[in-house]
Amino acid sequence: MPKVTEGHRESRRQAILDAAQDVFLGKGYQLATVDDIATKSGFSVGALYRYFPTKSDIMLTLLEERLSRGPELLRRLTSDRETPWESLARCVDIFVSALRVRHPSTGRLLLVAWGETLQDGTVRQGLQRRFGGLIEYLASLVRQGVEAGDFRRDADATAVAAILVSLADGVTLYWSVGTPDVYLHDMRTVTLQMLKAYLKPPAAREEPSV
Amino acid sequence: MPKVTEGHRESRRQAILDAAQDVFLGKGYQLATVDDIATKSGFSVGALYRYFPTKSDIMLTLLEERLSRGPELLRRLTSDRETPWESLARCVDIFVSALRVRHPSTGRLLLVAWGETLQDGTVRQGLQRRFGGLIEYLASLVRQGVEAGDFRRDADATAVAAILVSLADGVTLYWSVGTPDVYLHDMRTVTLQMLKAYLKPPAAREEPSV
Amino acid sequence: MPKVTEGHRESRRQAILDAAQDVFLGKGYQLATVDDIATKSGFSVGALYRYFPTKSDIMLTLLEERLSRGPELLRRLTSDRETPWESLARCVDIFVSALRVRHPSTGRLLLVAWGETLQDGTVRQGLQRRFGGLIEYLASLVRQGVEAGDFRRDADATAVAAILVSLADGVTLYWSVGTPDVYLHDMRTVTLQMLKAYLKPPAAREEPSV
Amino acid sequence: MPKVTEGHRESRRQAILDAAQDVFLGKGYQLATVDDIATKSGFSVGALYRYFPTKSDIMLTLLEERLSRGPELLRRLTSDRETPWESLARCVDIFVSALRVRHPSTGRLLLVAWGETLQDGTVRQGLQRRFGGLIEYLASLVRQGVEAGDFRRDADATAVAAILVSLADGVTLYWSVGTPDVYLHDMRTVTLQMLKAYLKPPAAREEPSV
DNA sequence: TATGAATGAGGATTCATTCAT
DNA sequence: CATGAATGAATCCTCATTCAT
Repeated sequence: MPKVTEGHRESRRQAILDAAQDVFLGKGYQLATVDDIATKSGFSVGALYRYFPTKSDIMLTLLEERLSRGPELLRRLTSDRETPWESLARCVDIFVSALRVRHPSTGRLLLVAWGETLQDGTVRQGLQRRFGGLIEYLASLVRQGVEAGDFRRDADATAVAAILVSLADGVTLYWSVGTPDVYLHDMRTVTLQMLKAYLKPPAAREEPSV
Repeated sequence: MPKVTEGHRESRRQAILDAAQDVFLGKGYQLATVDDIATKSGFSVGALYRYFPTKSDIMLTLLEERLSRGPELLRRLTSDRETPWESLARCVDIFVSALRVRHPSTGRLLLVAWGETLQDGTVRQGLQRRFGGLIEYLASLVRQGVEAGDFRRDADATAVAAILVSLADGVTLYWSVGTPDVYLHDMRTVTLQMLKAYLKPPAAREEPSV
Repeated sequence: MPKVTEGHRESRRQAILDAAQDVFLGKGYQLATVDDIATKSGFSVGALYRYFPTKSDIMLTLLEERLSRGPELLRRLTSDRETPWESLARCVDIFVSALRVRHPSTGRLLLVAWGETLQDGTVRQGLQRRFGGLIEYLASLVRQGVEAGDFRRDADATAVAAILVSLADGVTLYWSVGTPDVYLHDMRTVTLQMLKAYLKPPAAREEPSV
Repeated sequence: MPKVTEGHRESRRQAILDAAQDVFLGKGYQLATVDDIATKSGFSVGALYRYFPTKSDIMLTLLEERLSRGPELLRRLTSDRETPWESLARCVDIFVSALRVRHPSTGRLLLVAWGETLQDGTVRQGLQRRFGGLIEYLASLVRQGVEAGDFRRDADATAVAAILVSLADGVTLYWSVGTPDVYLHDMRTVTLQMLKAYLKPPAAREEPSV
């Protein structure tokens, strides 16, 4: 029988992760010190080490728990009874609002993580998993639209999905160095226009690809 | 009256930058040590400091000289006597082939730089300048197309440009953790299709203006 | 709620200062390395930095705590119910015995500090404060003697004080490169004779005023 | 037959010494770099090493040639046909004006040298020689006065000389951290008064020493 | 179990000295 | 002879991790 309930332990673990996220976002992974995280979280350094074996594990956990969930999240937020097109459009909106309003820091965490990507195989795998998951889901939406006869028949589902995900992360980068909100809104509009123009061409006219 | 020719000095400077780029790509900025760069370049640590006052300056120079030039490069490679559409398509191709063939490491350097963005204002400015330059150029191409009656009249030049640049950087990210070449090629194709579908909608293509 | 008592911490701080004093005296400030001090004190380098933020601060603290207190010390050791002349004579004796017996190294520390004077404004201020304090106290003794009609009426209190302090420091210098004890004793005797001859000239001693 | 005349070589050597003195005074010995001296003197680093084998030798030479000469200098400036008292007073004046006007920097050089004293035996010896020489000369003046029946018969020549030299160097210290000129002048006056009061007591009255 | 003091390897930078040109 | 680029040992300081209390 543990002295503290498991729930209590978990909530302290999350408090550490919250503090760590703040600190990593503020100074980057390498420049953030364990002391910073301890101070921010209100724990002692020693205590931190009872929850995570190394500094690196804190970052890894953050990635695993807070970034890799993107795919499920999208899935949960969209797969109601919308048309594929509505779902796609919703994904774009979810992304934009997440960046702007809801979790602006999560987007930046991605960047910080990226710095580590080049060094750490585990981080890299976490990111690849996230990419794969997102793409797979978006591609499935496109395929649904094609099958429903709603999208052009020769639409390249995977490529479209990859473009959307890349665009999303590219925007995150761009945004992190200072894109104004106005751009963000216009980019959303034009992205949807381009997507629609490609997936749902005006008439029967099938353009030969470039 | 310098003992060594200016050209010689410059070539050694470039050798240091080359070594630094390699090392930064391999370990990231923070983890790369000045000793690493010295060893890789074949110079002594002391010699390095005759060319760059601090480690940070090496990175900054790399950014300035090897990333910030993107805008000029595109301009030089495209603005012949092509139509705006051809130029835009060319930009996409230049980017893809640069990523794949010509300077695979330069793309990744961008990522490493980004890690520093969050800490270092100077780096951030360098990146903003690069973003601004690229967007401005691409937007000007779109505007030319609009003026020439070749693109839809209500095309949002800036948003399109921002999307292309973000997409490019997102792809770079994506690619750096392992996008296969096949994806890259398909993404290029679909990107151009989407772009065309948006800029040159079937209807607009028949009657250029009123 | 500190883990260790404040007293314990202070004693370790003093141990570091002791070690530092030894090392500074042995090699001078610039040549003394932080490692030297660590080794001498039995602490690790890292531990040192928990007590003093920089090497320079160790020296500054030494100055502040072990040199700047000269004025108070003199004041405490003399101002009983002696005549001003007795107090002055006592100061000279205190100085001589301090140099010879009690804190021979403190005197030399002064010299090392001086070397830094030329570079470091903070050290300079510490020394000026010490000078000022000593002179002020000695001058007050002289003024008391004048007011009591014990010393010549036109005695220049400040100049006398400055001379005594300068002499003391000059002797410290001299002594640090090897004045034998015998000189020291003779200098004390003659200094007092000169002082008396000046302050209490034969004529003045007969009719205190008018 | 050397390419350059010996005189030319010597003048360049002196130029280096001048530059070195400036630099040492400005930053202290340890903080002064060979590059600083090279730059200041207009020579290349390599050239410097053709005149002095090490940085330390430059300082040593400075001491030997510019500080050790004090004794001869005093001798030359005073030993005319003055009375011993006039000569002593002249020494005091020479010192004061040297400090204030003529070679203010030489005095400070002494201080810088002292920092090294603690490390370097050669420097220490140079300083001891200087002390010895000055004391010997001043003591001889006192003895002449005694023999001439001009000074009190029991005057302690060596102690008086040591006091004067110590005072002089102490004043140099004091002055180097910021004694105003006014003090300097008053100290000179009082020093002479004390000296006279001791050496030439008003009447036959022989005071018993303290 | 929690604390935070201590450890010490590691990193950026400097600078006296050498030596190829 | 002169130059000044190159060398690399040495220095100050940081911080992830451990462990006595």
